[in-house]
Amino acid sequence: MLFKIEDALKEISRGTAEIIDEERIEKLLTAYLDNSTNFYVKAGFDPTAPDLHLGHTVLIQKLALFQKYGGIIQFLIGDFTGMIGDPTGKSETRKKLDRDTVLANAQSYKEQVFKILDPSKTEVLFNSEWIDKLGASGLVELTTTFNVARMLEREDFEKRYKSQTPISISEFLYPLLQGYDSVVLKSDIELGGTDQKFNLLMGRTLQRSYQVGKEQAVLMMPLLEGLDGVNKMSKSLNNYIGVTEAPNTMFGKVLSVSDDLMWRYYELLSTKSLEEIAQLKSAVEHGEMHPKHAKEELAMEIIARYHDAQSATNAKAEFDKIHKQNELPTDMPSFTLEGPIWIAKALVDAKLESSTSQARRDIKQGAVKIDQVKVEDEQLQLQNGTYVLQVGKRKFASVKVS
RNA sequence: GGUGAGAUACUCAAGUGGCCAACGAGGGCAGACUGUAAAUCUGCUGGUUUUUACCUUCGAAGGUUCGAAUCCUUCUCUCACCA
Repeated sequence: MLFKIEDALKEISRGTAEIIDEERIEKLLTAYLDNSTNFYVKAGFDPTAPDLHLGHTVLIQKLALFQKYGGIIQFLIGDFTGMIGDPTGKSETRKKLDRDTVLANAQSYKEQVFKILDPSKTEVLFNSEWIDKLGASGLVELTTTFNVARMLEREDFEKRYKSQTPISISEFLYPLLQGYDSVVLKSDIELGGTDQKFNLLMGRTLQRSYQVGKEQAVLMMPLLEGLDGVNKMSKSLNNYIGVTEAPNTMFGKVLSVSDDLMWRYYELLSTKSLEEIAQLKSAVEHGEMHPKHAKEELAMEIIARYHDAQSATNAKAEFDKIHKQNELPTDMPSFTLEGPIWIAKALVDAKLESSTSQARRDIKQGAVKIDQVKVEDEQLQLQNGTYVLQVGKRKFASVKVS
């Protein structure tokens, strides 16, 4: 395929936080353009969390871009390093997952990731494969390539060291092993979040120490903020949009993002060009376009990517129906309960509330509706029949009492 | 190994014998206003239809007491200083 190196580089650098050794990337692109020589792009993933969300896709979309320009993706599942736990997060030693779980997770990864990546240009790898073989002597050898002072240069370690927070020796192994992966895989480029900088650079260092004959370029993507706009998107903070979520859910979640954050999402998630986005932003700022419309457009784009265009249209229609026209959603979870039943109990059984105490509180506050009518009596008994229960603006359930 | 300090609800953090389901802040949920945006205001934020009550919870297990998050004993973990 033909392309301009300059354009390709520009596209690659979009949204990146930092690129180290851009020249090398340029060389790789040139080699592909001239001789169709492929190169390897590595990215590591946690074996425990196969539920990808948009935060992950920022990186994966960038990987997909490399595929366009000759990159073969080394999709590395860190089933060994996963048991150490990256010190960036809360350092808890995790259990090594058994083989079946790892394989199942890998399968789940594939299903999700191949919505973006081209499977024919992707290798799915597990680092336990070579790290298990390393053995004690190999491990010791690996540790001799680095010293503690340099290890403490890592921001996270430095902070903890200075503040006297304990650092486990095993945590030092994490960056080393991640770097060693690059040695084994002979990666040309490694992608990761900005929080991975130290680990990513370790790949370069170790490739030098082990005389791999190349030093990987490093491309860092910023961490996408979650729905709250403050913390990074993560499942544990429940501020994420999962790629497998239903279109309606996705639409709602994107719409609930703040206006400021929307532009961030545009930059990192949309396939629109930066010029188009700038135009959109200007239109919103000058009052020519309602910010909500810009947000809807973004939501549609995202849904179309993980589902399809029709689902996106439907999701928007459904959303309007509920929120603009104040009608009930077409699909909602339904339950059959034995009646007569106390309203608070019914809400709990329909999974709308976590406890009857919570249900009572919400009833008191006027947050609960039956068939769109506010419930005033918290002692209300539901007689036989079919009802639509609602808590707040977003939680619905259809209940049949019999 | 020695000495000292600490462990409270999602998080931070008060409380040092009864007025404690436990101040306050953040977060979260809900209501008003909106565009399910932001900002703002308000309420709620352990459980249970005995709901001006009852049950469980203040690192764990015992004990003292009419009564303990608060006192005592042992244990676990964390931190600081010393070696």
